[in-house]
Amino acid sequence: MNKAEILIIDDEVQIRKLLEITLQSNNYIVNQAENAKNGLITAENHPPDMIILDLGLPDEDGQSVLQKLREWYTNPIMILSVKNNEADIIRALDNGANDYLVKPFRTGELLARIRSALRNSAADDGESIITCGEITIDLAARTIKKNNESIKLTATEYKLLSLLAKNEGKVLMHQYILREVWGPGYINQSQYLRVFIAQLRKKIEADANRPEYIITESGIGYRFINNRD
Amino acid sequence: MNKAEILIIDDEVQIRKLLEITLQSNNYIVNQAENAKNGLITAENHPPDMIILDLGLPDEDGQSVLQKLREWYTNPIMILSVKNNEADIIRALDNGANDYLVKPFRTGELLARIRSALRNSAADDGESIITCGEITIDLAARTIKKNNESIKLTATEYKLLSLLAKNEGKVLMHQYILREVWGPGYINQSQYLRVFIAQLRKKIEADANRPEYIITESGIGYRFINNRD
DNA sequence: TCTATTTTATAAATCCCTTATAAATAGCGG
DNA sequence: CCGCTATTTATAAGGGATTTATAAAATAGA
Repeated sequence: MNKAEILIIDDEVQIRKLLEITLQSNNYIVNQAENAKNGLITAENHPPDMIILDLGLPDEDGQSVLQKLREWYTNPIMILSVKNNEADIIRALDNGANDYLVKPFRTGELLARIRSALRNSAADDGESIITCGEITIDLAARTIKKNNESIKLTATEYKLLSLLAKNEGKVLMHQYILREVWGPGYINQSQYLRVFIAQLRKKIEADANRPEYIITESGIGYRFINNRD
Repeated sequence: MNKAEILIIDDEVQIRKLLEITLQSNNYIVNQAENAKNGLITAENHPPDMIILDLGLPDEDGQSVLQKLREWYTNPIMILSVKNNEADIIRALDNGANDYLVKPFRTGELLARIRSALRNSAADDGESIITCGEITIDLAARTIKKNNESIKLTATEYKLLSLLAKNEGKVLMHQYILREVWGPGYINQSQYLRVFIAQLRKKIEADANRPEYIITESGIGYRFINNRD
């Protein structure tokens, strides 16, 4: 993930300042709110990747803010609080907090706990989908669709198509493709490549004689193009 | 999730006993290991839903155990340690720990942090009820129904099916499935997987020869699909 | 003891490579 | 520019190796 955004909801200005400096110098984008009302509004208007919430807000009980956030907000919420009694900690965690840190806190530990929380929630965001005209390649799911109909490709066909699609518009030389798909020992087996290109075209092209996606660059290699947009 | 399994890796027998009683009375299934070696073996042979790891083990550094676990283990790991210095805490969190609690700990807080950690790892998996065509999987109740008729699955069959269903649409590689269901020592036992896939198909597919749910991706793995909507 | 898992054995399916041949393209001399 | 040849590309089809499916027996575990 690139530059995670963190929202700080805390009424103490010096804490906000400290957090802002610490987090910004660690490459996070920081937003701030000084009370519950603004915190909830800011979170809704521009949902951050993580929220750091103080329990002792002036206008509303922090536990209640936490509950309201958790009605819709699924990213990590870390509680920062001066309260160190077990009941509050348990209540906050059971209200959906991911972590609870007692003030005063150690900056390094806070940062490590933030990294841990973000690391955990980052897993799902790894979508990488390539779309070219009617063709959609979902690299995470390892599936190919044409007009929302899934197309079944063999392992080698998939490797080849995803390599071409990842380099959309670029001419890839025979030797390069052979090395990437079959391995460095196969750079002279151009016939493999022709056979598999033909198979791919049969599966994804409307008319294999007039290919719209996989273009032959005679003597050089192949090129995957998107002529729809 | 009902009856989550937690593995405790700690050399102090009184801590293990205390945790065992506390966790069992809170409806968790508890496994124990008294050193790093046995902990790693137990985790591999029977991957738990969560691991509680003491950093001060007699036979190996806890941070090293943590790193080894994180090479394959994706569920929560909570560190329990007498060490309260920031460097150890940061190192553990950056090595992949989800939480770090200093001994002596408050039992209620520990339980709340366990609930929080398990809640999070369950949230990644999405809904607790998965519906695909005629098949309904209730992850909380650990039951499978087909057209409202409940289907009896063994523990391994259930693990395998729920793993596939949680990743509906995604191709899961043999090695990944084997690691998640059987443990990392089994990544080459593809035959186990074939046997259990066949058993599952016999139970949930109308015609095992033309599977509608569990699709074979030859040379790669398997994929669970929902072709009804 | 009984059930679930692992192992073994074998049939079936699938995929990759190979070969053969046709088609397209490039090169070149006139 | 044309026509010829050489090179490159396209595509079908089959053999053989690998991968997968399935039953059934052996083992382990509760």
